[in-house]
Amino acid sequence: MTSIPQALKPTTESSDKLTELLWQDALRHLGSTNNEVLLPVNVIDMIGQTNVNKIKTRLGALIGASVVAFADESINAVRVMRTPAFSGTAISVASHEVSCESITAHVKKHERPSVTVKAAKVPRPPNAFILYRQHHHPKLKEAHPNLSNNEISVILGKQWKAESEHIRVEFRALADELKRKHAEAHPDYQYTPRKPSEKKRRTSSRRNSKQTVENKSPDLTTASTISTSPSIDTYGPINDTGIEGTMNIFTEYNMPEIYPSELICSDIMPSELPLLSADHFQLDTETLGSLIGQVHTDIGKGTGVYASPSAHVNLTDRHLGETVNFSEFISDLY
DNA sequence: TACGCGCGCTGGTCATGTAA
DNA sequence: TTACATGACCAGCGCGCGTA
Repeated sequence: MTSIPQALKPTTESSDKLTELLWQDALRHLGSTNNEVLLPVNVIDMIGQTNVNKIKTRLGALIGASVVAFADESINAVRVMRTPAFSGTAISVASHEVSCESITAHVKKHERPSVTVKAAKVPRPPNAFILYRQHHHPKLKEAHPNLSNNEISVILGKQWKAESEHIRVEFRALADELKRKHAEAHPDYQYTPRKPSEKKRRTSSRRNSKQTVENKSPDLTTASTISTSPSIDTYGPINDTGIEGTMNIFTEYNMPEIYPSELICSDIMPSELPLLSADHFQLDTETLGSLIGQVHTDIGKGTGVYASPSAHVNLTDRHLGETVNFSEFISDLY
């Protein structure tokens, strides 16, 4: 097991704060994620093994069951969830130690090549909106596979503006934290954007495109179109009454030098009670439907499904937890 | 008047993700 | 490579002010 370079390790205090943010966010979404917590692998690297254990322990205490963590490559995150019960022929329980090795192996399989000729470019730390987008993109994509990435950006941009101050503050805090850790990890880093003359201008200016959109459509942030619910972090299962819950792909941030393969396994620590209770956010179906329809209208790409503001949102009733392929998981273990 | 400095504004890049 | 969102941060510019 390799260890993380000391210089990249955050302070205990900051790691704890970040862990609390992660945990509190996870708690808000537990109801819609089948009691599953998703931890982006690079975030895990930042909070450290002890704090991963804390989250495991808290989740275990909360749901009253043993908890397992494993890497899910498809979402580049570690999933912390109730240890699944297997029936039938083969394996009844996955040994924790075995799973540790397999997780490590699993992640290592997908590590970058160890030989790098060029020094990796240090990316900029993400801002609050980038984190917010990163957090919501998978859910929106899952709920609406037909949405293009640009449309998702438009939707999430409007949603961000309409988002409650509480949520925005949370993401800003996390962005600040990541910025601070970025500065610690790369003390000599300096943002050096290329001059416009060094790079071809990115076609039309943002202002132009912005203006075009604003001229074409009413502001979706107005009270008439946006729910005033605490959060519209809601693209999960949907029913007749509305959309509930969310996946919890929280704040992945790529720090090039950090690989988390050894951090996701350990014995469960003594119980710690969760700090907060889970709550739920609701967004009614029509609101999201009109939001999406409005965006389609805005950018002139209306479809039969979404073009009308009153169009029905056709979402499949899927929970994230149900997408886990346990056969692959188990075959990885052995 | 000429020069240097600091401040604020503006405009541009780039951070995320992914289809086209 | 581009599009699309927001926000952080940089360079460049103009302006006002102080000093020689």
